[in-house]
Amino acid sequence: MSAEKTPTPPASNFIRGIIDRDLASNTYATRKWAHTPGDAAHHATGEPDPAKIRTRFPPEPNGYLHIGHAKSICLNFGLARDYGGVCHMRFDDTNPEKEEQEYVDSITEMVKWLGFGWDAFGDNHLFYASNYFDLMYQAAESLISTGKAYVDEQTAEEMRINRGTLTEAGKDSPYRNRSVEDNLRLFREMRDGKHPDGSMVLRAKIDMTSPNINMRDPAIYRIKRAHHHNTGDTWCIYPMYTFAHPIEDALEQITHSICTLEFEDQRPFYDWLLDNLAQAGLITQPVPKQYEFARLNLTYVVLSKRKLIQLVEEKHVSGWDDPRLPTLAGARRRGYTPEGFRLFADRIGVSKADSWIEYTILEDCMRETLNIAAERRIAVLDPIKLVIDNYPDGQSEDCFAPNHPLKPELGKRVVQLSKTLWIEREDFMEEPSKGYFRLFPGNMVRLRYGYVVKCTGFEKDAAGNVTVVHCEYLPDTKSGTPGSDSVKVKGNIHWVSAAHACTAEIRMYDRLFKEAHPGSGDKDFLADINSNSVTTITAQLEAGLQDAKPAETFQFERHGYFVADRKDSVEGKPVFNRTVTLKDTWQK
RNA sequence: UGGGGAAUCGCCAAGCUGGUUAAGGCACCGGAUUUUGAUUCCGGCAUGCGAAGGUUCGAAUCCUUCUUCCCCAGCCA
Repeated sequence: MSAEKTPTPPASNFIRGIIDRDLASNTYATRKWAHTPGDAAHHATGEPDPAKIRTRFPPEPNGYLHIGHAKSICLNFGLARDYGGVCHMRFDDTNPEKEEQEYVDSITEMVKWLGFGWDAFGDNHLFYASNYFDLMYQAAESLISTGKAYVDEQTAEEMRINRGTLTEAGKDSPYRNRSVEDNLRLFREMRDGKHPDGSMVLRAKIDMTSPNINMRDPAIYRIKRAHHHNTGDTWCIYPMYTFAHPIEDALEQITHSICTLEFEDQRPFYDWLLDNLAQAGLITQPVPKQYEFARLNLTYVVLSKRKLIQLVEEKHVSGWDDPRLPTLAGARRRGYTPEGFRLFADRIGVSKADSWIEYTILEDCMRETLNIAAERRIAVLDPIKLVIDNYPDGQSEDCFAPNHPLKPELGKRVVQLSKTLWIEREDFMEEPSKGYFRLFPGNMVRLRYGYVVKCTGFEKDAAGNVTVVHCEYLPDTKSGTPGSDSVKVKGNIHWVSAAHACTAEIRMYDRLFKEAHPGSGDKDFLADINSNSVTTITAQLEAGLQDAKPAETFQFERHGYFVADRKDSVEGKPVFNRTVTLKDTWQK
């Protein structure tokens, strides 16, 4: 019997099933790759594609990435990694009105942060849909010349009316039967700026009576005079997503084009378009195929772009990287880890069933990765004084605390013990509740990495609040010395020497919404905002924490994981964010 | 009420070309270890697969009917 652990294989899901079958049947084995995206003629000059599969992550650069995108990123890049393929980073920038360079930069930064890249097989696979505008234009002319597209001069309103309804067939446009020559001339005039915005569109000519509304002659090109972040003012016509996306996939030789469920109804058009373009010899076969999976829903969180924008613009949060926001920028600032997100993606799986993932799953993934990564430190968050009455005044001594109990090689650090300490207010109870084994009159606990002490009394102020706890230490019980554990105690509390401690601002974050499904029913999601989602405190920390570097992560023992804020923290004057608490199974 | 999808343990999710006791994770409940009431470790956790019928020696897997939920009528993506 071998004790060796075999690495757990990636969880099976329907997409892996499809890829397994495609690989087994050599569906994509004949593909060629010419090192850059292009049409059939271009790729014909290439070599056999070294990538077994090609996937892509194709965000529109019109906003910031959030946790839902992380699922898609881990899926697409993870599949490429596991199958010896490559995942293309592609900006789907076909609508100049909504897209900005700022978003492009932020998106690439976050995908890299998650641990993925697009350099593979000697090529850099960062692409922009807007770089294909010429080829898309050619594809449109090709469609026109085979009678598969026409220029429609109906108004948007007329088009809407003639599209029919979910239960009634649509009606043909009066412009539907123009000659190929007229369509070509008109389309070129559209391109050349001879017609005003909105005056006409190019439409695919399919079937106005189709039960699938997406097949009722969808618009594929519109006139829009707007400055494009990449192509400037070169174009005044822009392709629609419906038309552009399949072509982008084909030009990039994508094998598995994975998107979310709401695009299922568009798949017939995806196939229709690519079949037509392949027959026309414009793109290579086999053509890409589209597969759809369920987008992420997370309890206690909103992920819709509209709601996120509202939270930022109405200043319910401090900005797109507010640590309470489910944006990746916010999560990073909160102290969430790339490893945690990848674990999360593996753990929640991929399927076509609409589902709600419990937020605690995400938190648990963060704990799990942070537990491995974060060094331990001591912090007293709600300080109250503990005086060791039998300890000499003015004396202090070294205590040795391991930096990481799971990694002895990380060594120990020195913390100073003295007569007056800060301890946690909740580590003392005047009258202990059932099962409480920390400090209370007469009880003994260990000062972690120090001595066992016995509680001898306490002081109260006029309002009845405990202000000082008194104790006496047992000199023979110092941690690390022979016989130190001759006295057995159950309680083990952390502390910092009042004379040596440094103070720091700590932001104690909690969930942004108090309801699992914010805005469920017909109420405004803003009504479910948790008004206590952040509390700022001043804590007493062990001296070394003074020099924490921005973005440095620690476990504050017995509390949780904390990160020095990447914006507001500076060495010498740290500011910490609480990332996530430790599990606490003590039933109070 | 047209079309497209989905329903397996509290939350996810394998399995679904029919065949031994329905994977796994999270949560939860026990117990062991522990100088973090953490971690780790062991054990427990669906005679049941939306419902009802049917086919079969045998069905979560095939057939029929039904129920519930999601998506689609942008010159957005």
